[in-house]
Amino acid sequence: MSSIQRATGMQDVLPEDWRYWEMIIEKATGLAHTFGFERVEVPILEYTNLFARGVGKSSDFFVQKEMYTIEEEDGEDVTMRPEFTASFMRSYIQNGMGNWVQPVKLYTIGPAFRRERPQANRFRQHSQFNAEIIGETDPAADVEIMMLARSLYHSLGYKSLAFQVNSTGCRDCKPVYVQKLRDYLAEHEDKLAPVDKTRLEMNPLRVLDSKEAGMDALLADAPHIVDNLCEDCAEHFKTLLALLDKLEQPYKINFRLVRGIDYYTKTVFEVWDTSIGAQAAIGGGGRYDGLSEAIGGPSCPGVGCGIGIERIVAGLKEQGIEPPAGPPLTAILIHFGGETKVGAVDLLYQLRAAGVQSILAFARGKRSMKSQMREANKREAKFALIMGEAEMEAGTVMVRELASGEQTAVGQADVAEWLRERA
RNA sequence: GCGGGUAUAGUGUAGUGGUUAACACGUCUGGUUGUGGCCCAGAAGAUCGUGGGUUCAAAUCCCACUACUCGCCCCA
Repeated sequence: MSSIQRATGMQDVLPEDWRYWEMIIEKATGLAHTFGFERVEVPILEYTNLFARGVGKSSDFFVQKEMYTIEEEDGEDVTMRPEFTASFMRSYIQNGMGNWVQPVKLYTIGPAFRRERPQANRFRQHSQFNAEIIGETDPAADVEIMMLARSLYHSLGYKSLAFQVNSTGCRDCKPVYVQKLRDYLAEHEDKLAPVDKTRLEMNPLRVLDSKEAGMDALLADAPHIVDNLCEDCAEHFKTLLALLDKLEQPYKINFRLVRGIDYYTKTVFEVWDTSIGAQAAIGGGGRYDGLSEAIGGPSCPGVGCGIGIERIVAGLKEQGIEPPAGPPLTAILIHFGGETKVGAVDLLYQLRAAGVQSILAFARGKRSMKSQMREANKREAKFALIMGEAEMEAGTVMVRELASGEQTAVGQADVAEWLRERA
């Protein structure tokens, strides 16, 4: 425990993997821009109250103590965000975004924290791309979010994608439906697994996504929420599907797709990777028209999605999708003998000042030229700049192109320009 | 919180009771005077996860703990 080791559920992203992150972030920010979303940063720490009200005290975050909460001595109580949406809404309200041109379309990329038991591609700190449209009820906004999510996966190289969609109703029709579902399940309580009996008590909607044996058959005959929506919600859902049809987006209505929290309303969706051997949700989102009021703000609709970066990285690796290779290191300076160090370091900073990517092969006292050349090779530098005593005297540098082995002497004052032309 | 698996140098592994724990890759250095990749030579690097126990003797058998990992739950 006291050993040098990362904390449970944490990850180091090393350069080899960062290439994937960089690619994902570039695609995500590019698409967000294309879609007209603007980047924001919201804090990692928020008052615990925000999540208590925004995510709900009955949620697993609270019930299972999955949040990282810091109780400070002065009585302040802050929590590391377990998700983003509540922060977005808080920011929207606090910064008076209700007075901006509506709707407000924002996105961010950053870490969130949940104190769970780590599993494959599930960490206590995970990063996600999060996009939200706040202040708009139009189902076309729901579609924008869905299309943004799908486009991201698509642009990264996911071939087979499909949506699963559902509506969870609103504060008017959801409770009515929940009661119907509860009644139905109560009738068949003898067929429910112990976990589902608990869910039936706590949150009947959760029974819908139960993976217990025999639930398929039992739930097939259960009341479905899409048949129990109020007029407004039904119209919203109908329009959403019509838009998806027009855009030729494959989707499947999944009546078991739910959000157990009251503030979530209407649209719920997940993006599925439908390629062989990968039947799984890779991202999702939904509408939360009740959230603002839940955290003490004015009535304000919103819809958003969250997309886990780590899972995309894992997915890309599984599919054998590689980030494009970065450009090779431009130059490595090799120096040996006499007073060459001073000249080499001087040249190094001249090159850098000129914007030429360059590193120094450290000589460590009496390290041989051969050893430094080996380093140049291992670092896959394009050019080795060789500075021995002869070059120092002549005011030149021997520039060797590693791939071809060709080399020429270049005046020290001209090296930067020479390299810029060829790098 | 509940189950299963694993734990030997930086990485991947070998080693199922008996001398200085092996191999590969990687790292570092050198291979005659200033030139990389291949090759050759050498070096560094492991209290065999931690702590107990059994035994004349433990990396090896037993127990506990811890960590990691895979599932459950929930999610990204």
